[in-house]
Amino acid sequence: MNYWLMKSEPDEFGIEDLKQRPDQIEPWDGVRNYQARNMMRDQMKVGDLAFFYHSNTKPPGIVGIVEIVREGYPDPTQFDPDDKHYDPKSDPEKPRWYLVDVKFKAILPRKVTLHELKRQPQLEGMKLLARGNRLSVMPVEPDHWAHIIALAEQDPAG
DNA sequence: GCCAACGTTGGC
DNA sequence: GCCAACGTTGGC
Repeated sequence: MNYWLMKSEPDEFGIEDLKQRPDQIEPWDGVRNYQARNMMRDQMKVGDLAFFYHSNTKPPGIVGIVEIVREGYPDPTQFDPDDKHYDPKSDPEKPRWYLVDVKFKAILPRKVTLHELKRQPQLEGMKLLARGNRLSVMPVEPDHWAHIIALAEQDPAG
């Protein structure tokens, strides 16, 4: 089983929005980056867990955990001319963009901020912290995952 | 196939 | 709101 990190702007769709969905499931649509697409299409499996990361907010950080409940399938928004993620170049016979469905698992006891993550020597090499990283979906190493879970359960000062 | 222009991401 | 980083587009 694999671990992931998925970014979302809470003004658009935050962990609270997911929690309030009737079935607590949401298609992770709108991703228009080939690397992220490849991971959702080819690598994410049912039962994998992902951190829910709030970007473009103050402060940015990891706020919760979701579970992959449906594996890669074509993102329907690419074919909807009224959707802001519409892609007129995508051929329905050979869809360009894929997504997964995620389900709410937990809100962490506290937000683990980006600032705090950067101060952790144990997290050296984490993709999220790489210079210039802009991926909205990325893998997380199991030991990094465990360290972040432990951080969330302890006092921010500690 | 190169690369300048342009658009987007996302922290600050 | 700024801007660095980086992906995509399109002319040549």
